[in-house]
Amino acid sequence: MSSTGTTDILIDISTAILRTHEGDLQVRGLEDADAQGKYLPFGPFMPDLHRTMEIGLRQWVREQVGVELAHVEQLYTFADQGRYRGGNAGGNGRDRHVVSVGYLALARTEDTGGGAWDNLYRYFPWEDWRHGRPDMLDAIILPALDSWLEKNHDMRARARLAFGRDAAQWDEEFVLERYELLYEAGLVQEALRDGRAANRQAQNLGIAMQLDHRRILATALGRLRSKLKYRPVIFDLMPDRFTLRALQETTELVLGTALHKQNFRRLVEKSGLVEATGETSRARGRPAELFRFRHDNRAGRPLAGLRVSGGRKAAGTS
Amino acid sequence: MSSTGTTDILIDISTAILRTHEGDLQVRGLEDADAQGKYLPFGPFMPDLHRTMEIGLRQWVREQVGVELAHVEQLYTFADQGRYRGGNAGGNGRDRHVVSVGYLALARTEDTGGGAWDNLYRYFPWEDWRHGRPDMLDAIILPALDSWLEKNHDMRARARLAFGRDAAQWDEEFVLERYELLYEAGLVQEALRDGRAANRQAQNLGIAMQLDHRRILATALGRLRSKLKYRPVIFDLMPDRFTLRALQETTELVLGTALHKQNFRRLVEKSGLVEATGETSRARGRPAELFRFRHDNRAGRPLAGLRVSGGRKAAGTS
DNA sequence: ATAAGTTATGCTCATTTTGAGTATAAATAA
DNA sequence: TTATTTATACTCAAAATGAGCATAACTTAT
Repeated sequence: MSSTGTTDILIDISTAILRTHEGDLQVRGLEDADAQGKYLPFGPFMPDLHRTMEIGLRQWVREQVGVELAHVEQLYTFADQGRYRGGNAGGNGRDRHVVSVGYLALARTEDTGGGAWDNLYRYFPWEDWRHGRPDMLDAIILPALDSWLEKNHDMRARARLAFGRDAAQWDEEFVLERYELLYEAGLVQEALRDGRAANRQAQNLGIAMQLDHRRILATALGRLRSKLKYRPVIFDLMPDRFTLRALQETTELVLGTALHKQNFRRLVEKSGLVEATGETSRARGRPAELFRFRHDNRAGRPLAGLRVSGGRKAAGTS
Repeated sequence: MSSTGTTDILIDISTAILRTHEGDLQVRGLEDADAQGKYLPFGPFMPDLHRTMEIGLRQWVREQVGVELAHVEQLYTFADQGRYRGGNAGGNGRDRHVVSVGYLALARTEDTGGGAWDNLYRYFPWEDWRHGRPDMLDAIILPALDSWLEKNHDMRARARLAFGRDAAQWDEEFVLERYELLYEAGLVQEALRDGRAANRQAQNLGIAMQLDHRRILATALGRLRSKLKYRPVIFDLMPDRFTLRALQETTELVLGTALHKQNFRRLVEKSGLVEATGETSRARGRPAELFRFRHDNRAGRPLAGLRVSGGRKAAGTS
C-alpha cells in the first residue's frame, strides 16, 4: 500500500466480442480449468508496449481468441473496489488495485473461425423480448426484487425506471441498470462471490462470469442497442451482401424485440444506408434481393443509424 | 520503466464543469502562475482513498473549486502516449505514464459561488452556430484543413463527416471529431506543444488548454449535445423554476444552434417533463409562466430528453 | 394616457413520419 | 397443381414536424 496511492494500479482491458450466428447473438467466451465461469478476452494495459489502449486490446484479442474485429469501441472504465473477490481468470493471483476498462467489439461471422461462442441471452435471459415479455420477469425477478425493495425503499425509483414498473415502460437500452440492480439486490451470483448478502429468493439469474465481465457485457449490450439507432454499427455484424430480412433479424437479435417487417423495409430503404446489388438469394419462399452497405454514403445524413423505435408490440409475420 | 509494464501508471481524473451564466455557456477553469493556459480541476485517482473514481473526482472538485455538482458522468478514458508534453498543470513534475479519465459535470449557477468561469465557445469558436455559420469556418479553418488534406488524402473521409463538407451536413454532436482532426492537422496549439509539425496556415484556432483538457472539454460538449436529446440532463443546468424561454436559451447555448420558439414550446409541453407552477416572471414584455422540472414523472417515458432536431435553419424571433 | 416596443402564447396548415394492416408476387414443398 | 412460405407493394389513419401568422399582456418612451 503506497503512501501516495498512485502506484499499484493495474489496468485491465476486457473486450466483449459479439457476432450473430444461426439466429443467435453470441459473445466470445473463454474458460479456464477450475471453471469458475467464463470470462472475456482481457489483459493488462502496458503503456511501454501499447501506445494506445486499443493497441493493447488488439494484442490480447489476437493472442487469446484470434478474431478479426469489424468495430471496436470503448465502453466504460470501472474502478470501484470490491467487485472482484474470488475471481480467478487467467490464473494470475493479483492483489493490486484493478481498474477495468471495458470495450465492445463486433465481428462478422465469416471472420471468426472456431472457438467457444455463447448465446449472449444466456447471461441475460430477461433481456430477450422477441417472443413477448419473458415469463421469468413476473415469475421470479420482480417478486424477488420487490421483497428486497421492502428493506431498501430508496432503491424503488431506480427499480421502477430500470424494470419499467407502474406506468413506466421497459426501455431495452437499460441493460446495465438492470444488471446492477440485480447485483445490488444479491440476485446474481457475482454478488455472493463478492461477499454480499445472499438473497433467499434467488441468486442465479442468468449465468455468472468471472471478474466484472458480466457487467462489461451488460454495458456492451446496452450501448449497442442504443448506438444502433443513430450510427450504422449494425452493418459491422453483417456479411458483405445480405437480404433485408437478415438485416432485420440481426437488428431484432440485438434489440431483443420484434419489428414490423414492412415498416422495417421502408425504413431501411429510405435511410439511404443500403443499396440493391441486383442479385437475389434463394431459399424457401420468394427470393429476396441482396443489398450491400453503402460505404460511400455521399448523400444526406452521413452516419445515421436505423431509427427503429422499440416496436412496442411484437408484430405478426402475416 | 518496469519490465512488466504494469506499474508506473498514474490515473488522472479531470472534470469539465459546465454552467450557464448571463447568456454564456461556461466552464470552470483554473490557471497557474506560469500561465501555460488554463486547466480543468483534476487530480490522481488514489484507490486507497477513493472507493470509486467518482469519489476521487468529488474530492478534487471540492478542494480545487468547491462547486456543487448537479450531474456527473464519465466521458472517456484516454491513454494515448504523447499528448502531454510541455503541460505543467498543478506544477508537479511527473514522468510516469498517464491515463486520463474525463468527466462531465453540470452545475446550477446559483450553487457555483465565485471563481473563474470561461465562455466555453472561446475554446471552440467554430461550434457556435446560433447566429449562423461561423465566418471563421470558411475564412480560416476549411482552407487550412484543405491544404493539409492535400498531403493526407486518407483523412478526407473523416474530414468530410466531421465538418459536413460536400453533401454531408454539419452534425453538432461531432465536437470531439472536429477537435481531433484540427489537432492532427496541427491547427490547434496543443499539437505544437506535443511536438507535432506546425501548420503554416494557422496554429491558434480557439484557446489552448493544458494537458489534454481541451480534448476532454470537446468530449464533454459533444456528449452533452447528444445526451440532451434523450435524457433530461438539461434541467441540471436550470434553476428550480424557469420560463420556457430560459429553457430554450439554455438548450440553444448547449447545442450551439437557434431553435424555433413556438415549436420548442410545443415540444416541451408535450414531453411531460415539466409542469407549470402558476407563478409568472416579470421582465420586459409579457410575463412568462414559470415551470418546474417534474422529478416524479410517473407518466409515460420516464427518462426522455428534449427531442430537438438540430434546427436546420436559425428561425427568426418573429 | 397613449403609442411603440417586446416577449409570450395560441393556432393553423402543409408535409412527413409512423404504426398497422391488406394485397399481391414469386419461389419451394407436398 | 395446390399449399406453403417468404418478399414486396401499397393503403390509410394518426401523430409528429417545420414554418408561419395572429393575438395577448406586459414595459418603456413620448
